[in-house]
Amino acid sequence: MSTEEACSTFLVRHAWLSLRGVVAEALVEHDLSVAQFASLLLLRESPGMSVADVARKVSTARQSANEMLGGLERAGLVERRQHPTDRRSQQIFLTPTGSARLEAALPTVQAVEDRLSAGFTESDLAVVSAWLHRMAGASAGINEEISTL
Amino acid sequence: MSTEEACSTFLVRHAWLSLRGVVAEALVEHDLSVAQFASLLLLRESPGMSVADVARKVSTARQSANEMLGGLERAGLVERRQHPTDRRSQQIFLTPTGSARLEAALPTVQAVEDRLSAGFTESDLAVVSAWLHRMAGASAGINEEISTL
DNA sequence: GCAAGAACGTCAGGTACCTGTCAACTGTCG
DNA sequence: CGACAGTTGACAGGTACCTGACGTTCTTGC
Repeated sequence: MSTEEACSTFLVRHAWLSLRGVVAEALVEHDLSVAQFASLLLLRESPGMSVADVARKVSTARQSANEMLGGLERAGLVERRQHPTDRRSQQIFLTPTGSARLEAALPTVQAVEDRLSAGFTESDLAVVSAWLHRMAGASAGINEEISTL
Repeated sequence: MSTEEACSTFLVRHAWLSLRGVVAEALVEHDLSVAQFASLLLLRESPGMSVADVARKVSTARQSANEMLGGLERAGLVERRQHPTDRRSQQIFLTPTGSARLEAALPTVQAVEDRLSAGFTESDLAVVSAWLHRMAGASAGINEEISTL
């Protein structure tokens, strides 16, 4: 409609802000921030990641990830162990408490997302996912484009 | 694929971060930040908006908008005038310089977006837009849901 | 006409995030 | 083996953004 919405970039931004708000609201009762929830989700799938691994996965700075993991550690949801061979890095694991917290929060978040996507068909959602993946890979594509110049 | 990407929220976040980076890179040659570009775009469509109007439109705090507009004003791209009747608010207008800057930057940004969306059909993009609009309206839908509780 | 409420721009303070940097450590290549 | 580039976690410093509050001005209901 409007000129600003013609730029899909800002539409994506509004969608992100809105989703973030909704998810954050759904997570307050579980005492988790959105970033923390994402990290727990990540650690469930790939236990033993390093701080740097987490930072790369969630697209944030190493330091930000470190601080956020510090919060999770202080809350007893996560624990850091020394890497068995690599003495500079540390492995991060979910504690039973953290795992339970995640399992409790996950359905809440997914319920919110499912409710929001209600009315869209499977193929619609597949198209959306493909487009979002394309956009998410855009910054990686920059390097490729630079090399072609 | 991965568990984290199963949550569309984080996929949207990555898309936004990536798009933001690409657009920011396209805007450096025009000496504009992404937020400034969005504001110029907004002001071209609706001249005479107040600071609070801009803040609402770009989903940011009044103060943030004020600071950013201050930058645009210092750069001579925008000018503030006293509102003719409402003495507490001020109207913001594009200067000729600002208008020219926007016209120069706009094709660059749209070229980037078009290139990224290449390969998607019109109907695909319509679905994506509809989904994003739905998500963007999610936070507005919260109130509605609260009222149903 | 006037009191109550809301909205405007602005100031102060805090939070979250990033960049830049460092020492320690790993892997690689001559 | 030993120099060297790359990586990891941590430290300081800076930036951008937000919340909360204020004085002023508009608007609404009585």
